[in-house]
Amino acid sequence: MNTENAKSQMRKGMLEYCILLLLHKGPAYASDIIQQLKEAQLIVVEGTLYPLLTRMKNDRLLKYEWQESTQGPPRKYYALTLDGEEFLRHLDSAWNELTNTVNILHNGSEVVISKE
Amino acid sequence: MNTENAKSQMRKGMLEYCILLLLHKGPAYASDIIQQLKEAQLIVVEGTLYPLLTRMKNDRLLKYEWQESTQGPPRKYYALTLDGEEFLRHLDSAWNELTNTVNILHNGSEVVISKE
DNA sequence: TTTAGTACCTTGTATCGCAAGGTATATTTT
DNA sequence: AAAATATACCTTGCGATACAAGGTACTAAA
Repeated sequence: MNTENAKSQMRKGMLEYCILLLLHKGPAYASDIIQQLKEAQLIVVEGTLYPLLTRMKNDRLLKYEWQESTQGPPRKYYALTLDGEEFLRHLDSAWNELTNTVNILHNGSEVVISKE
Repeated sequence: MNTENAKSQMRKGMLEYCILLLLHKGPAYASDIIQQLKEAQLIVVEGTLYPLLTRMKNDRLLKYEWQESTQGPPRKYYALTLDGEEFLRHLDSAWNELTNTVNILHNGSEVVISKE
């Protein structure tokens, strides 16, 4: 049994949430997104990201604008739509439910999350 | 865009983790598992669970014993193997990484999780 | 004998992550 | 100017999984 596959499966659906979280802070283009996710310790490759962005755009969660670059081809800057913002709130709930589920299964005791 | 599908996708891979967490506390059979997951606010149906249990058994993460029931057909009680316990620890790490990623994307800071 | 309840299992579909490709534009090097 | 490099976008095919919608087998009650 393969740990990498398990981690990959865990990512399913999470990636959509993470991208919404990220774009909630401001527009970004694909390489931006990959870089920022990497900094948040989530490795994503192009073959995963591009179809996902296209799907989210078709579902009206995202919109984009072309922007010129000083070095290289133009970039597609993605941003959340109003639908995207609303959907993000739904996924926030879903995520909270999921963490709560894991905490209950883990030990049934409360877990305190504190920022540093 | 469909919230239910998104939640379903979020569950992918998580279910395996949740079942390992649950069986870590003691053996259970399928209906048991569904019931306990429901109490932890995770809805799972038979068509999802049975193939998953079979797969985890084939991967040597789980073993089972038949046990007579006083009312109805015999039950398959599943329990973790040593491999399953080890794999659970890997998934604990993966889960912690994932929660950390979401927290970073949420507010830009790492978090400390402390049990009470 | 029939019905209801419990438990186990299978098939087909939709979706997603990913590896491994490919295309197009701009800049630098030769 | 031509070739090479870098950057950015995109597609195809595959493997894995959740789920709906079926089905089978055993037991007990009506």
